[in-house]
Amino acid sequence: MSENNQFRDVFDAIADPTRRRLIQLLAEADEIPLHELTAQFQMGRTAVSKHLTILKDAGLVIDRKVGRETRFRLNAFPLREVQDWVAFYSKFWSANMMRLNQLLEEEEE
Amino acid sequence: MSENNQFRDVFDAIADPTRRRLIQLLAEADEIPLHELTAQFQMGRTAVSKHLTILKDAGLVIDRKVGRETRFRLNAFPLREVQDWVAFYSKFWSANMMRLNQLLEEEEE
DNA sequence: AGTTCATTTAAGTAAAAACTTATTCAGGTT
DNA sequence: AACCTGAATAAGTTTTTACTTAAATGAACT
Repeated sequence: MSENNQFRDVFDAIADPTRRRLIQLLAEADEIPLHELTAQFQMGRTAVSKHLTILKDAGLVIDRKVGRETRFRLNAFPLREVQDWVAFYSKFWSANMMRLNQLLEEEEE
Repeated sequence: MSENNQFRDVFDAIADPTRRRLIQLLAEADEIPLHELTAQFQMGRTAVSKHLTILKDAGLVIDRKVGRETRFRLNAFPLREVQDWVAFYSKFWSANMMRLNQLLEEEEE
């Protein structure tokens, strides 16, 4: 279950604000068809569809045909890579670290 | 201290693999001049410099001139925005959530 | 002063990204 | 069958990105 079907870099997929908003919308409801998602944006269906393909290539959404509509669902799991990455750097902005950096900078001058 | 000098979206800044590697290098040592950073890549000085400018515009690096060299230092703080963002979605891939989703999918079919 | 080293700025290129419109395809309705 | 609706595909446009090379600035060394 949940293989690494990532053709596309997750960091790249979430870089675009439109795609982050799509992720947010899909987190709110669990399954949304393209035409409903499109209604939330100013751009056309095709453009939204392409953003969803990018998210799909990053493994962040799963699509499924129901009748004539394509419904999209969030799969947040690949975001764990981002969380792991950013967690490593969190030590650089913790309260103690900030204080230490400040002291070192004062010393320098 | 630490104003929001972000001309550039942090998500955009970390989307590029070269820039993520720059962040990593800067996390290892605390201050590195451009020529030393450039040595770690195959591209030219100018290209690396431009990536650093993008990181600077996102508030992720601070530069400082020392003699004829420009030294760069990491400022990880803006990454907190990424951490906050991703933390919200972490509930969607926690063990319990994965189990629940699986059950719901089975029910559907 | 002249040269070398570190970097920036300017200018240009190639490829990718973010769209658009037009056309095709397929499901559902009448 | 004819028709509408939802979406995918094809093809083209514009903008941005990720570089490059060449020239300019500026500090340090001889």
